[in-house]
Amino acid sequence: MTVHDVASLAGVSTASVSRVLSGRRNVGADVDERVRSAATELGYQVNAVGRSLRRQSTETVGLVIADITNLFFPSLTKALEDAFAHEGLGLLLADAANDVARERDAVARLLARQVDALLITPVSRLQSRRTIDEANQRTTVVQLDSRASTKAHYVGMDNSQAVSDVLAHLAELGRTSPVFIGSDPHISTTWERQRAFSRLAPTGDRVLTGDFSLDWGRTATIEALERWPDTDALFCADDLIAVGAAEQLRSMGHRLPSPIAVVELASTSGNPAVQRRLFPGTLQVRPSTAP
Amino acid sequence: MTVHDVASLAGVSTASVSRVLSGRRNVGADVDERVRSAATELGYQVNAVGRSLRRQSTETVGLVIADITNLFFPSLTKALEDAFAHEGLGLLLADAANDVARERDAVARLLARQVDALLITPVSRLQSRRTIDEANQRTTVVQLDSRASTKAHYVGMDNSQAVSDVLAHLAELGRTSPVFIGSDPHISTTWERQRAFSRLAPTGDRVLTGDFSLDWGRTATIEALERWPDTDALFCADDLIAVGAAEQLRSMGHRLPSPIAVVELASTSGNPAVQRRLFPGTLQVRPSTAP
DNA sequence: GTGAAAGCGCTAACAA
DNA sequence: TTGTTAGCGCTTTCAC
Repeated sequence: MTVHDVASLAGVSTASVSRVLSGRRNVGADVDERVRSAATELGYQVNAVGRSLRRQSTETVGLVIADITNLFFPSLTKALEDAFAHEGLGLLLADAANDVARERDAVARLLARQVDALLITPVSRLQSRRTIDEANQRTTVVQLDSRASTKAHYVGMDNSQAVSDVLAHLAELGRTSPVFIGSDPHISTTWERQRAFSRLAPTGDRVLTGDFSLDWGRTATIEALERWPDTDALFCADDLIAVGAAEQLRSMGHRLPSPIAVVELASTSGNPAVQRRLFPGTLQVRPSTAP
Repeated sequence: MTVHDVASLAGVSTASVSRVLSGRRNVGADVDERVRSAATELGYQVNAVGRSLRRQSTETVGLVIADITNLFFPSLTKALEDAFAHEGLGLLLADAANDVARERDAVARLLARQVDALLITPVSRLQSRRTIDEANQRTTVVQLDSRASTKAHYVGMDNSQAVSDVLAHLAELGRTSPVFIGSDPHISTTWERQRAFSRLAPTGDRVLTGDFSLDWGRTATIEALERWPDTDALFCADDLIAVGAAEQLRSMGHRLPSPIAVVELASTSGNPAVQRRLFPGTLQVRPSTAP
């Protein structure tokens, strides 16, 4: 089923079919009508591959997620898919499984498919840079949430400002002995937050670094309270850590947010169901963000 | 950067370039070598759009998810993405937002992109059928998790058998007064489980039906215990319901799985981190499954 | 406003 | 084994 079929049924040229069906102008009302009814009758739908080849544009965006199982993923994907579907853009998905080599592969595969743009949540602050810079030569690349290259675009929060805002908020509440529980410092987001914390917090040396996991959030909480008994707030680097910390505190009999507050910076307000699970009783702050 | 560039640099025809780069056989060692080095030198990568048009195959699979924010989604997507990446297949993602009309749109968009196969978790047991049957005329369609059409393929569990297994397990444990907490009966999975429960359970009339949400899991739990005080097990239709039920019981001071067990049927064993969050202390059964 | 024809990048028949 | 050539389905000059 091609433009030719529609053209012959409608008694016009393939050019006219294309003009009508791709919404280009300069088409007579008569031809327009004939083409449309022929297309409907045949159940014709344009072949996006042929169109892409000719137009040199696939109307498709590639998305490389550092780790699909990260809780951050569904809300991000949903927001993107919504926006893209609205624009008629396709979304080609790839997972880097937190591995730089797989990330490189995934990017290559998406580029081979001629995506019009590439969105990526970089796996590693340092090691993802080359992959991103190279991809950026071939198409538009946008880094999401965390940043590995200064050349490609970046959409995420101003971590330094956000940390400052949260610390100010804590101070207003009289909480002046926070501990920072970091996750994987390879991720720029965590790293930047940690640096800002060290620079700005009254207790800037109280920093624990581990990995991006719920368990580490729990372990770190125990360690924090042992090492610094006067702790009155846990500043968590991200979602999973905060969940772990909150759970640990609850299982120790604390009634959040007292006497120890749990704060974190979340890049998305995202999925309400997940959020509700994550933060029952947790202190929530909405910091200022940068474009 | 096309086959022509590589061909002229290597001093061979474009056909030879194609033969080498697409791994077809019957190529002399000399030509093979020259083409490969030329390709490397130019950083050439095949254009998948041209290839797709010629081969009439995109090496791409479409995935239509009923609702991305469903907790079921990440583990499913990860499993699929893993398998597809391994085979060099692309994954084109679309979200139906639990809406039949959007599902129809999403399917149409993916078909226009000439996906080689379409995977779908149908939104509605009844209303998704036409969409799926029509798509099935154009490409291979596989229904995942729940089934709306008998014509297209289906991968999921044998719900009836699974319910039977779980009830038998409960009986062995001396629990003979279960209540079924269903979610949206539009979804075939829920519906089939509910029917099996009604048929097989000693207390088959104890069924509550609501929607696919954590809140409903909580509400239903309260209602179940009020209406049937001798309840000794909550048979939840799916993940979210079970989470809600477990949370509600815990907040009522119960120490799961006693005195009231919470059971559910989960189609994926999936993401360990999510699973751990979902089922702390919950009774787990691994029922037999069908292909 | 409409049609004829070229060509996007690639691969597969066919010829040599 | 290698090259020549046609053509996948579409859009877009270019001519009328």
